[in-house]
Amino acid sequence: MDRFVSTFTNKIDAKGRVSIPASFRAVLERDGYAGGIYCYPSLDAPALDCGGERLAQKIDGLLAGLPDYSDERDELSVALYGDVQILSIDGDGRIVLPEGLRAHAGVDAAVTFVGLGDKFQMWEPARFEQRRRDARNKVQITRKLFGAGKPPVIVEGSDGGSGDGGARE
Amino acid sequence: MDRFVSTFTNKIDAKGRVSIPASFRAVLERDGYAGGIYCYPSLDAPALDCGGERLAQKIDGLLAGLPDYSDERDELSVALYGDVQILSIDGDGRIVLPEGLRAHAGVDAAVTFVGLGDKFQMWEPARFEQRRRDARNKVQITRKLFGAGKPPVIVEGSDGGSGDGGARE
DNA sequence: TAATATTCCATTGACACCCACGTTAACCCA
DNA sequence: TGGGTTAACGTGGGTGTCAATGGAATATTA
Repeated sequence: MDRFVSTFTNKIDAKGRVSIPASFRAVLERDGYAGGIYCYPSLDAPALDCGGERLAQKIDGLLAGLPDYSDERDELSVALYGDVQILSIDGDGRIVLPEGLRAHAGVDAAVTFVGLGDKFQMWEPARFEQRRRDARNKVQITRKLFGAGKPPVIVEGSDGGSGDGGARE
Repeated sequence: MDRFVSTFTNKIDAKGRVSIPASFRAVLERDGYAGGIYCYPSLDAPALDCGGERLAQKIDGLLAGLPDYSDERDELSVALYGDVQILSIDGDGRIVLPEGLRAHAGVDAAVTFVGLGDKFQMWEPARFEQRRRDARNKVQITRKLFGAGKPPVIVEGSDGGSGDGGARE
Protein backbone atom coordinates (compact mmCIF):
# COMPACT_ATOMS: atom_id res chain seq x y z
CA MET A 1 0.00 0.00 0.00
CA ASP A 2 1.75 3.13 -1.09
CA ARG A 3 -1.05 5.48 -1.91
CA PHE A 4 -3.51 7.45 0.12
CA VAL A 5 -6.88 5.95 -0.56
CA SER A 6 -10.38 6.24 0.76
CA THR A 7 -11.85 8.68 3.23
CA PHE A 8 -12.06 8.75 7.00
CA THR A 9 -13.52 11.17 9.47
CA ASN A 10 -11.94 11.68 12.87
CA LYS A 11 -12.68 13.98 15.75
CA ILE A 12 -10.71 16.90 17.03
CA ASP A 13 -10.32 16.69 20.78
CA ALA A 14 -10.20 19.45 23.35
CA LYS A 15 -6.53 20.06 22.72
CA GLY A 16 -6.98 20.36 19.01
CA ARG A 17 -5.58 16.96 18.19
CA VAL A 18 -6.74 14.66 15.42
CA SER A 19 -5.73 11.11 14.70
CA ILE A 20 -4.38 10.50 11.26
CA PRO A 21 -6.04 7.41 9.84
CA ALA A 22 -3.82 4.43 10.44
CA SER A 23 -3.73 3.49 6.79
CA PHE A 24 -2.50 6.96 5.89
CA ARG A 25 0.17 6.71 8.51
CA ALA A 26 1.30 3.48 6.97
CA VAL A 27 1.69 5.23 3.65
CA LEU A 28 3.65 8.03 5.26
CA GLU A 29 6.04 5.55 6.77
CA ARG A 30 6.84 4.14 3.39
CA ASP A 31 7.10 7.60 2.03
CA GLY A 32 9.78 8.20 4.57
CA TYR A 33 8.77 11.16 6.60
CA ALA A 34 10.97 12.81 9.14
CA GLY A 35 8.80 13.39 12.15
CA GLY A 36 5.99 15.29 10.54
CA ILE A 37 3.75 15.79 7.57
CA TYR A 38 3.79 18.70 5.18
CA CYS A 39 0.53 20.56 5.13
CA TYR A 40 -0.65 23.68 3.36
CA PRO A 41 -3.91 25.35 2.34
CA SER A 42 -5.26 24.03 -0.93
CA LEU A 43 -5.13 26.56 -3.67
CA ASP A 44 -8.52 25.79 -5.06
CA ALA A 45 -10.58 24.50 -2.21
CA PRO A 46 -11.34 25.09 1.45
CA ALA A 47 -9.16 22.17 2.37
CA LEU A 48 -5.64 21.29 3.39
CA ASP A 49 -3.19 19.40 1.24
CA CYS A 50 -0.95 17.03 3.13
CA GLY A 51 1.75 14.54 2.43
CA GLY A 52 5.21 13.31 3.27
CA GLU A 53 8.56 13.62 1.64
CA ARG A 54 7.22 12.94 -1.79
CA LEU A 55 5.07 16.00 -1.60
CA ALA A 56 7.94 18.11 -0.33
CA GLN A 57 10.09 17.02 -3.21
CA LYS A 58 7.37 17.92 -5.60
CA ILE A 59 7.49 21.46 -4.32
CA ASP A 60 11.23 21.54 -4.54
CA GLY A 61 11.08 20.29 -8.08
CA LEU A 62 8.70 23.02 -8.95
CA LEU A 63 11.06 25.70 -7.76
CA ALA A 64 14.17 24.02 -9.05
CA GLY A 65 13.38 25.21 -12.53
CA LEU A 66 13.33 28.86 -11.66
CA PRO A 67 16.48 30.95 -11.44
CA ASP A 68 17.65 32.03 -8.02
CA TYR A 69 16.79 35.52 -6.97
CA SER A 70 14.20 35.98 -9.63
CA ASP A 71 10.97 37.65 -8.75
CA GLU A 72 8.90 34.72 -9.81
CA ARG A 73 10.88 32.41 -7.68
CA ASP A 74 10.52 34.54 -4.62
CA GLU A 75 6.87 34.90 -5.16
CA LEU A 76 6.27 31.26 -5.79
CA SER A 77 8.44 30.39 -2.85
CA VAL A 78 6.38 32.55 -0.60
CA ALA A 79 3.19 31.01 -1.85
CA LEU A 80 4.43 27.47 -1.53
CA TYR A 81 6.97 27.25 1.23
CA GLY A 82 5.50 30.13 3.08
CA ASP A 83 2.21 28.40 3.51
CA VAL A 84 3.59 25.03 4.33
CA GLN A 85 3.53 23.88 7.90
CA ILE A 86 5.19 20.82 9.24
CA LEU A 87 2.85 19.08 11.58
CA SER A 88 4.62 16.67 13.85
CA ILE A 89 2.96 13.39 14.57
CA ASP A 90 2.92 12.27 18.15
CA GLY A 91 3.38 8.77 19.41
CA ASP A 92 -0.27 8.01 18.97
CA GLY A 93 -0.41 9.15 15.38
CA ARG A 94 -2.02 12.48 16.03
CA ILE A 95 -1.34 16.02 14.88
CA VAL A 96 -2.53 19.40 16.03
CA LEU A 97 -3.84 21.83 13.47
CA PRO A 98 -2.59 25.40 13.87
CA GLU A 99 -5.16 28.13 13.87
CA GLY A 100 -4.34 29.38 10.40
CA LEU A 101 -4.90 26.04 8.77
CA ARG A 102 -8.04 25.34 10.73
CA ALA A 103 -9.42 28.65 9.54
CA HIS A 104 -8.73 27.98 5.90
CA ALA A 105 -10.46 24.64 5.99
CA GLY A 106 -13.17 25.79 8.36
CA VAL A 107 -12.76 22.78 10.59
CA ASP A 108 -13.55 22.72 14.25
CA ALA A 109 -15.06 19.55 15.65
CA ALA A 110 -13.99 16.94 13.14
CA VAL A 111 -11.89 16.39 10.05
CA THR A 112 -12.45 14.29 6.98
CA PHE A 113 -9.32 12.76 5.50
CA VAL A 114 -9.48 12.21 1.78
CA GLY A 115 -6.92 10.04 0.04
CA LEU A 116 -5.71 11.38 -3.28
CA GLY A 117 -2.89 9.06 -4.19
CA ASP A 118 0.30 11.03 -3.67
CA LYS A 119 -1.21 13.22 -1.07
CA PHE A 120 -4.35 13.56 0.97
CA GLN A 121 -6.64 16.37 1.96
CA MET A 122 -8.32 17.40 5.15
CA TRP A 123 -11.84 18.78 4.96
CA GLU A 124 -14.56 20.01 7.18
CA PRO A 125 -16.88 16.97 7.01
CA ALA A 126 -20.03 18.75 5.90
CA ARG A 127 -18.20 20.75 3.33
CA PHE A 128 -16.62 17.67 1.91
CA GLU A 129 -19.94 15.92 1.72
CA GLN A 130 -21.20 18.79 -0.34
CA ARG A 131 -18.20 18.70 -2.62
CA ARG A 132 -18.57 15.00 -3.08
CA ARG A 133 -22.15 15.32 -4.14
CA ASP A 134 -21.16 17.86 -6.71
CA ALA A 135 -18.42 15.63 -7.94
CA ARG A 136 -20.79 12.77 -8.28
CA ASN A 137 -23.04 14.73 -10.50
CA LYS A 138 -20.15 15.53 -12.68
CA VAL A 139 -19.27 11.91 -12.87
CA GLN A 140 -22.73 11.02 -13.99
CA ILE A 141 -22.48 13.52 -16.76
CA THR A 142 -19.13 12.23 -17.80
CA ARG A 143 -20.43 8.71 -17.93
CA LYS A 144 -23.17 9.70 -20.21
CA LEU A 145 -20.74 11.45 -22.45
CA PHE A 146 -18.58 8.39 -22.68
CA GLY A 147 -21.49 6.13 -23.16
CA ALA A 148 -20.19 4.39 -20.20
CA GLY A 149 -21.36 1.46 -18.34
CA LYS A 150 -17.98 1.45 -16.85
CA PRO A 151 -18.01 1.55 -13.13
CA PRO A 152 -17.24 4.87 -11.63
CA VAL A 153 -14.54 5.08 -9.10
CA ILE A 154 -12.20 7.68 -10.20
CA VAL A 155 -9.57 8.32 -7.80
CA GLU A 156 -7.49 10.93 -9.33
CA GLY A 157 -4.22 9.15 -9.11
CA SER A 158 -5.57 6.75 -11.61
CA ASP A 159 -4.77 3.14 -11.56
CA GLY A 160 -5.20 3.32 -7.87
CA GLY A 161 -6.41 0.26 -6.25
CA SER A 162 -9.95 0.19 -5.47
CA GLY A 163 -10.96 -1.21 -2.25
CA ASP A 164 -8.76 -4.10 -1.39
CA GLY A 165 -7.82 -4.65 2.14
CA GLY A 166 -7.17 -1.05 2.78
CA ALA A 167 -10.16 0.61 4.06
CA ARG A 168 -10.99 -0.66 7.33
CA GLU A 169 -13.46 1.01 9.42
CA MET B 1 14.72 18.58 8.22
CA ASP B 2 17.18 20.51 6.19
CA ARG B 3 15.24 23.37 4.74
CA PHE B 4 13.49 26.40 6.11
CA VAL B 5 9.80 25.71 5.98
CA SER B 6 6.63 27.22 7.32
CA THR B 7 6.00 30.57 8.94
CA PHE B 8 6.25 31.82 12.49
CA THR B 9 5.58 35.19 14.04
CA ASN B 10 7.57 36.29 17.07
CA LYS B 11 7.63 39.48 19.06
CA ILE B 12 10.32 42.07 19.34
CA ASP B 13 10.98 43.04 22.93
CA ALA B 14 11.92 46.38 24.38
CA LYS B 15 15.56 45.88 23.53
CA GLY B 16 14.93 44.96 19.95
CA ARG B 17 15.45 41.26 20.38
CA VAL B 18 13.57 38.54 18.49
CA SER B 19 13.65 34.81 18.92
CA ILE B 20 14.49 32.85 15.83
CA PRO B 21 12.06 29.98 15.50
CA ALA B 22 13.56 26.86 16.99
CA SER B 23 13.09 24.86 13.83
CA PHE B 24 14.98 27.45 11.83
CA ARG B 25 17.77 27.35 14.32
CA ALA B 26 17.92 23.60 13.87
CA VAL B 27 18.35 24.08 10.15
CA LEU B 28 21.07 26.63 10.71
CA GLU B 29 22.94 24.19 12.89
CA ARG B 30 22.99 21.63 10.16
CA ASP B 31 23.93 24.30 7.73
CA GLY B 32 26.97 24.93 9.83
CA TYR B 33 26.85 28.51 10.89
CA ALA B 34 29.51 30.23 12.89
CA GLY B 35 27.70 32.15 15.55
CA GLY B 36 25.56 34.29 13.32
CA ILE B 37 23.24 34.46 10.37
CA TYR B 38 23.63 36.36 7.13
CA CYS B 39 20.97 38.94 6.67
CA TYR B 40 20.35 41.62 4.06
CA PRO B 41 17.47 43.64 2.62
CA SER B 42 15.52 41.79 -0.03
CA LEU B 43 16.08 43.26 -3.43
CA ASP B 44 12.48 43.17 -4.48
CA ALA B 45 10.44 43.25 -1.33
CA PRO B 46 10.17 45.02 1.99
CA ALA B 47 11.68 42.09 3.76
CA LEU B 48 14.99 40.68 4.92
CA ASP B 49 16.69 37.67 3.45
CA CYS B 50 18.47 35.49 5.95
CA GLY B 51 20.36 32.25 6.03
CA GLY B 52 23.50 30.44 6.99
CA GLU B 53 26.52 29.26 5.11
CA ARG B 54 24.54 27.82 2.27
CA LEU B 55 23.06 31.19 1.51
CA ALA B 56 26.47 32.82 1.58
CA GLN B 57 27.78 30.29 -0.87
CA LYS B 58 24.85 30.83 -3.12
CA ILE B 59 25.60 34.49 -3.32
CA ASP B 60 29.19 33.73 -4.08
CA GLY B 61 28.13 31.37 -6.79
CA LEU B 62 25.87 33.96 -8.25
CA LEU B 63 28.62 36.50 -8.48
CA ALA B 64 31.08 33.98 -9.77
CA GLY B 65 28.96 33.63 -12.84
CA LEU B 66 29.43 37.24 -13.79
CA PRO B 67 32.59 38.52 -15.41
CA ASP B 68 34.99 40.35 -13.15
CA TYR B 69 34.89 44.08 -13.28
CA SER B 70 31.61 44.06 -15.13
CA ASP B 71 29.04 46.60 -14.21
CA GLU B 72 26.49 44.04 -13.25
CA ARG B 73 28.89 42.34 -10.98
CA ASP B 74 29.79 45.53 -9.24
CA GLU B 75 26.21 46.45 -8.89
CA LEU B 76 25.17 43.12 -7.61
CA SER B 77 28.11 42.91 -5.27
CA VAL B 78 27.16 46.15 -3.71
CA ALA B 79 23.51 45.27 -3.63
CA LEU B 80 24.13 41.96 -1.97
CA TYR B 81 27.35 42.08 -0.02
CA GLY B 82 27.13 45.75 0.68
CA ASP B 83 24.10 45.44 2.85
CA VAL B 84 24.79 42.10 4.35
CA GLN B 85 24.94 42.01 8.08
CA ILE B 86 25.99 39.15 10.23
CA LEU B 87 23.62 38.94 13.13
CA SER B 88 24.91 36.97 16.05
CA ILE B 89 22.59 34.67 17.86
CA ASP B 90 22.64 34.84 21.63
CA GLY B 91 22.41 31.99 24.05
CA ASP B 92 18.64 32.00 23.94
CA GLY B 93 18.41 31.91 20.16
CA ARG B 94 17.68 35.58 19.70
CA ILE B 95 19.06 38.26 17.43
CA VAL B 96 18.81 42.02 17.48
CA LEU B 97 17.84 43.78 14.28
CA PRO B 98 19.93 46.85 13.47
CA GLU B 99 18.04 49.99 12.69
CA GLY B 100 18.80 49.90 8.98
CA LEU B 101 17.33 46.47 8.50
CA ARG B 102 14.32 47.20 10.64
CA ALA B 103 13.62 50.25 8.52
CA HIS B 104 13.79 48.38 5.26
CA ALA B 105 11.34 45.77 6.42
CA GLY B 106 9.21 48.21 8.35
CA VAL B 107 9.10 46.02 11.40
CA ASP B 108 8.62 47.27 14.90
CA ALA B 109 6.55 45.16 17.22
CA ALA B 110 6.76 41.72 15.68
CA VAL B 111 8.42 39.75 12.90
CA THR B 112 7.10 37.03 10.67
CA PHE B 113 9.65 34.41 9.72
CA VAL B 114 8.99 32.78 6.37
CA GLY B 115 10.78 29.60 5.36
CA LEU B 116 11.82 29.58 1.72
CA GLY B 117 13.85 26.43 1.41
CA ASP B 118 17.48 27.37 1.66
CA LYS B 119 16.89 30.78 3.09
CA PHE B 120 14.22 32.51 5.07
CA GLN B 121 12.74 35.98 5.15
CA MET B 122 11.66 38.32 7.89
CA TRP B 123 8.56 40.42 7.31
CA GLU B 124 6.38 42.87 9.05
CA PRO B 125 3.41 40.59 9.82
CA ALA B 126 0.67 42.63 8.16
CA ARG B 127 2.75 43.30 5.11
CA PHE B 128 3.49 39.64 4.74
CA GLU B 129 -0.14 38.73 4.95
CA GLN B 130 -0.76 41.01 2.04
CA ARG B 131 2.10 39.60 0.05
CA ARG B 132 0.96 36.08 0.67
CA ARG B 133 -2.46 36.78 -0.68
CA ASP B 134 -0.98 38.26 -3.80
CA ALA B 135 1.34 35.36 -4.28
CA ARG B 136 -1.42 32.84 -3.93
CA ASN B 137 -3.47 34.57 -6.54
CA LYS B 138 -0.64 34.56 -8.95
CA VAL B 139 0.10 30.96 -8.36
CA GLN B 140 -3.45 30.00 -9.01
CA ILE B 141 -3.06 31.52 -12.39
CA THR B 142 0.16 29.78 -13.21
CA ARG B 143 -1.01 26.58 -11.76
CA LYS B 144 -0.55 24.59 -14.90
CA LEU B 145 2.90 24.11 -13.55
CA PHE B 146 1.50 21.75 -11.04
CA GLY B 147 0.50 19.30 -13.64
CA ALA B 148 -2.79 20.66 -12.73
CA GLY B 149 -6.02 20.46 -14.45
CA LYS B 150 -6.52 17.58 -12.15
CA PRO B 151 -9.79 18.06 -10.45
CA PRO B 152 -9.56 17.58 -6.78
CA VAL B 153 -11.10 14.79 -4.99
CA ILE B 154 -13.76 12.48 -5.86
CA VAL B 155 -13.34 9.12 -4.51
CA GLU B 156 -16.45 7.41 -3.61
CA GLY B 157 -17.41 4.33 -5.35
CA SER B 158 -20.53 3.99 -7.26
CA ASP B 159 -23.88 3.92 -5.75
CA GLY B 160 -23.29 0.26 -5.38
CA GLY B 161 -20.95 1.23 -2.71
CA SER B 162 -18.71 -1.60 -3.69
CA GLY B 163 -15.59 0.32 -4.17
CA ASP B 164 -13.49 1.01 -1.23
CA GLY B 165 -14.72 0.77 2.23
CA GLY B 166 -16.46 3.94 2.75
CA ALA B 167 -15.85 6.23 5.52
CA ARG B 168 -17.14 5.43 8.85
CA GLU B 169 -18.25 8.72 10.27
C1' DT C 1 29.75 57.69 34.90
C1' DA C 2 26.15 57.41 31.66
C1' DA C 3 24.44 54.84 28.01
C1' DT C 4 24.31 50.94 25.36
C1' DA C 5 24.89 46.24 24.37
C1' DT C 6 25.47 41.34 25.82
C1' DT C 7 24.94 37.49 28.96
C1' DC C 8 22.37 35.19 32.42
C1' DC C 9 18.27 33.78 34.90
C1' DA C 10 13.10 33.23 35.78
C1' DT C 11 8.37 32.74 34.22
C1' DT C 12 4.82 31.13 31.41
C1' DG C 13 2.45 28.69 28.23
C1' DA C 14 2.37 25.49 24.52
C1' DC C 15 3.34 21.14 22.94
C1' DA C 16 5.30 16.31 22.90
C1' DC C 17 5.28 12.24 25.49
C1' DC C 18 3.07 8.90 28.40
C1' DC C 19 -0.56 5.87 29.83
C1' DA C 20 -5.39 4.34 30.23
C1' DC C 21 -10.05 3.37 28.44
C1' DG C 22 -13.85 2.04 25.14
C1' DT C 23 -15.15 0.47 20.86
C1' DT C 24 -14.70 -2.09 16.82
C1' DA C 25 -13.14 -5.00 13.58
C1' DA C 26 -10.38 -9.15 12.75
C1' DC C 27 -9.29 -13.79 14.30
C1' DC C 28 -9.85 -18.35 16.27
C1' DC C 29 -12.12 -22.26 17.63
C1' DA C 30 -15.85 -24.92 18.82
C1' DT D 1 -21.88 -20.47 11.50
C1' DG D 2 -21.74 -18.20 15.73
C1' DG D 3 -19.71 -16.82 20.01
C1' DG D 4 -15.76 -15.57 22.45
C1' DT D 5 -11.15 -13.69 22.42
C1' DT D 6 -7.64 -10.66 20.97
C1' DA D 7 -5.52 -6.94 18.87
C1' DA D 8 -5.66 -2.36 16.90
C1' DC D 9 -7.35 2.02 16.48
C1' DG D 10 -9.38 6.24 17.93
C1' DT D 11 -10.05 9.04 21.96
C1' DG D 12 -9.35 11.36 26.45
C1' DG D 13 -6.47 13.14 29.96
C1' DG D 14 -2.16 14.05 32.97
C1' DT D 15 2.53 15.47 33.05
C1' DG D 16 7.22 16.87 31.84
C1' DT D 17 9.95 19.51 28.68
C1' DC D 18 11.24 23.13 25.83
C1' DA D 19 10.60 27.39 23.35
C1' DA D 20 9.36 32.19 23.66
C1' DT D 21 9.45 36.18 26.35
C1' DG D 22 10.45 39.45 30.02
C1' DG D 23 13.59 41.25 33.19
C1' DA D 24 17.92 41.58 35.90
C1' DA D 25 22.86 41.53 36.09
C1' DT D 26 27.14 42.18 33.96
C1' DA D 27 30.22 43.77 30.42
C1' DT D 28 31.51 47.40 26.92
C1' DT D 29 32.01 51.76 24.88
C1' DA D 30 31.93 56.66 24.68
